Amino acid sequence: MADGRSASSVSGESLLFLTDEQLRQGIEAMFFAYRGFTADPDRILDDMAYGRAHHRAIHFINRAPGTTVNNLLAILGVTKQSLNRVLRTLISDGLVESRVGRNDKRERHLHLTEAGRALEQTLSDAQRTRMRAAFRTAGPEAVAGFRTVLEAMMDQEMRASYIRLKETGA
Amino acid sequence: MADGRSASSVSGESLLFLTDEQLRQGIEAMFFAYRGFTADPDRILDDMAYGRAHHRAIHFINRAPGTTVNNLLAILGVTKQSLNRVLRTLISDGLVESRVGRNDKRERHLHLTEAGRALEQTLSDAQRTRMRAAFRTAGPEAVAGFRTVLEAMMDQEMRASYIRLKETGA
DNA sequence: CTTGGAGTGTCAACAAGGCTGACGTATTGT
DNA sequence: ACAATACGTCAGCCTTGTTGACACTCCAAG
Repeated sequence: MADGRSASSVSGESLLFLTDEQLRQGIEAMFFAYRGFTADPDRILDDMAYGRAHHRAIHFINRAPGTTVNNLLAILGVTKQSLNRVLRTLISDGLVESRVGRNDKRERHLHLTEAGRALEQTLSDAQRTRMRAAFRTAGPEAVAGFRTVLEAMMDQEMRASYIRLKETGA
Repeated sequence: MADGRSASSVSGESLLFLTDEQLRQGIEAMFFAYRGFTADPDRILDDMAYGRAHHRAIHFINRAPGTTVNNLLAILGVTKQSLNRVLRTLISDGLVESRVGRNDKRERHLHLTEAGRALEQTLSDAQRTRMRAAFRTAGPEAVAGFRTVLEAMMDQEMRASYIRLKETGA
């Protein structure tokens, strides 16, 4: 906390963006924006028997097909019991397929079915539409800043997961 | 869906930051970052009998002292029953004070007590520490972009609340 | 071959914190 | 006088998180 002190007085650049008031505005921005961020898929899910937890599972299974339950657990940061409840309904509803591992048959590899991919598409379309509008309004430089700050805000392991996914997808 | 493609060919400025892959990374960044965002206060609250809902109430009561229940309801976006449950414990634990309105005696104006302010300080210190570290790492331009994107991502009414608070605090 | 441990699934019980609906009580404004 | 507003509360439901306990399958080491 006291380490940035020396650097701050060095140059002429003001560190006014680090005042408590600025930080509080950042906090409130996160709070309000996250509500918007989840609002659209939530609306869709309410019409079904699903919730946000189902969305998250579907998203990351789609993103990393064949992932194991344990891996998904780590990414989502919940207990296996909690995930299992969600997974069970998704599997029995035919949206997710659980395949026994070839090398290690204890593992279950998760894949979306055709129906699962369809739902994923619907949900992420809704979410991307909002994100796209926000990105377009803000412009490329703002988006770069947005990503930089968010990345710096993550926990260590979360950042690792995030980067792993990022590199996989690119 | 396919519109991010077609728009990309329009002008000389590349719209590569609007590809589905970029949007998806933005979505995942929000997901992981929000976890970090709430992690520190959550840890503190776990040791008490409180949860994230209490934190939110305390935050906004501190931010807008004397606010009415209805107003708080609108900001938090929950039902009065849900808020009341939280408020009841905070009041009976002596962290929040509910004063009958002078002009309109139906209204209750909410204030933090000394103990309430102390807890608020503890919680927001934890949250601001992380936010400050992230801001400092990212730099002022990134922070500006961060805020711009988040603001564009909010719902209409949320943005109104956000801006109202912003102007009040400044 | 036996056995320990890892990965997984499942049951039970519980809590936080959302929600709806209904009702009661002041208080205020028409 | 009456309707509307602001608030509190009871009751009940849902999702999604938690712990704890236990069983099963399979792999690998002894």
